[in-house]
Amino acid sequence: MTLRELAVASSAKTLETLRGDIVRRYEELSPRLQQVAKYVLENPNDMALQTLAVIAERCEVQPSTIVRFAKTFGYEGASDMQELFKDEMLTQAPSPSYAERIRQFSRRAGAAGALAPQDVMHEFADSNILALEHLKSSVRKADLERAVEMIAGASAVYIVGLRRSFPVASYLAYALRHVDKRAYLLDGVAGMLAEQSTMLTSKDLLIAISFQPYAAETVEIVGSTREQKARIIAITDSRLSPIAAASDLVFEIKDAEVRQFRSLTASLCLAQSLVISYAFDMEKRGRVR
Amino acid sequence: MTLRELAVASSAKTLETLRGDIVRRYEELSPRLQQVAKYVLENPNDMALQTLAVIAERCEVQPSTIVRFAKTFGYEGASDMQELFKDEMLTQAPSPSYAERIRQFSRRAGAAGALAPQDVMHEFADSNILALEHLKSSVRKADLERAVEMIAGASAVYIVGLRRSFPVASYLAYALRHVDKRAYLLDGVAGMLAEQSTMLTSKDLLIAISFQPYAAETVEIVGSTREQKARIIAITDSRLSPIAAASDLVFEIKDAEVRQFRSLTASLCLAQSLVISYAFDMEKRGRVR
DNA sequence: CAACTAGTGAAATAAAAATTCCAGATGCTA
DNA sequence: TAGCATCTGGAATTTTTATTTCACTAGTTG
Repeated sequence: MTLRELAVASSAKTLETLRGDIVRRYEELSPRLQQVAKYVLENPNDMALQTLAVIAERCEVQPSTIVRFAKTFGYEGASDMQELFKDEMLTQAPSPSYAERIRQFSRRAGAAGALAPQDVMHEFADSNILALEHLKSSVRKADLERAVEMIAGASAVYIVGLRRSFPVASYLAYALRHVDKRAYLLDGVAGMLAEQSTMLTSKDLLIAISFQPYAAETVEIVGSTREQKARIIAITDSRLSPIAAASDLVFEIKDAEVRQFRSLTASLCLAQSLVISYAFDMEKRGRVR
Repeated sequence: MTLRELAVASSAKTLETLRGDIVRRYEELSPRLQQVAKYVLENPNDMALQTLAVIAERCEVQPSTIVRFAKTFGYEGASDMQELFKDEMLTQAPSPSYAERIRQFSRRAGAAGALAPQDVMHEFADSNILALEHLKSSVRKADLERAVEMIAGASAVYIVGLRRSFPVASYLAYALRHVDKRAYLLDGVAGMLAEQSTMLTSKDLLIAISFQPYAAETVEIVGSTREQKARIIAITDSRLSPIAAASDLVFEIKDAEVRQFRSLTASLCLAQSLVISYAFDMEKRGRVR
């Protein structure tokens, strides 16, 4: 079947349908056309604003290929297809000024009324950004370095985080394994949490993650780990948290909170940073050795 | 004094300064040129996207007048001035090149040799912030609303996300349960992933989360779910991802990436927003009833 | 392995767009 | 009101941009 034959009778009339068409037919496109497809999906703005020659260059393709692509999807030519992208830009361009956006923001912050999903998302994104800014300024350099040392010095890392903290814990376990650190997630599958935690020895490290309301099991594990003389890093929301007292190192993380719902962004960012820093550290030592 | 003489030696280099120039010199412009000035100030988008002929017609002026206008403000020609408007659009439009920026950001910071943990953390925080900004501008209102509807309409929500995506999946399951939505996490404990997924019926919703390299199991589950006629929401990194094609709704999320390590911030923020929006929606319906 | 087919790059051509030019209109000054 | 300077519309020209064509490559089928 030739590409020409593939051409659909009528071209998509909105960007959304075009996107759908492209995705649906992606597999059957020729390699060059796939290149274009990818670029089109990821850089709609360029399609609207640039000339064919420029787009072609960025796709690493000939201009004629772009024309072929357009025809494949039922357009007269590339210009015809570009119209669509221009329209899209015009209709959704943030032409209304910043002032308007600010007003929307304050309105949403104030009234507790019904919020559109988009408003909710913006609110979340904004407060997560705040939380990250706070993280940057509140975590101490020395603490980070010490944490990396502790990870490097441990023969294995055990991680516990239940309920709300579970995503952070699972991320940590996953990431540590990826940088070749032995990491075990105490996940309590089959109610074996206590049993899982008895495996810790004095050469191991426990990373415990817990936020209000602190899960009793996590607190318990921190306690018993203490007795086994293993080292403990706590990621929690207060120095007064029940897991803080028994820990060797405490990261106090203030995560974003929007109407009761706390976020995990800052905690995850910290987790990520620890893992990567550890990886760098290993790399450095490896080279030195 | 002729218009030619009025021309300033050097053209404005940003839209903002050009705007200033236009306003300042408005009075001394000839009537036709004032017409153009007015239009330019009020329809910057057209300046970026339309041809001279179109703009001229909308100003009720000859194309040559637009050229004169551009020259009056020190540009080579109208095309030269249009560049400025296009640039403006690219930088402040919800540009998918944010994805590119996020990647570049990390590359830049990565160039310097061994980084201290704190530097790593700052780098992560900053690129997560970028990713969140991108999220805000790239996710479409209508998609969010549709997602909420789909969640509300489902008799149960199944969630699959393995490996790197697992934290997001587990968070979603946790959060949905907290707002009293029946949610099941397909976690593959005891190798029962396929068995777990056979439980889906046509009244259910599957939320699948997968990023490159796409976990084969997730792709498989999406496929079999499709056959069972359940609805599917995909959270993934490209419209061309193997789970996108079979999905009813696709969220394309560009998360931060620092040296191979991708973050989950944006995905989590989206997950959060969906859950809370759903909760609000329920609340609203409840009140109406 | 010859004959065909689809896909591709590059050059040729066509189309469209931008720019320049000029003749006439307008309004001002002497 | 004659003379001058500026402005303006529209046609002519130039430049840029899009499209078509064609020859070559690679892969497939009989």
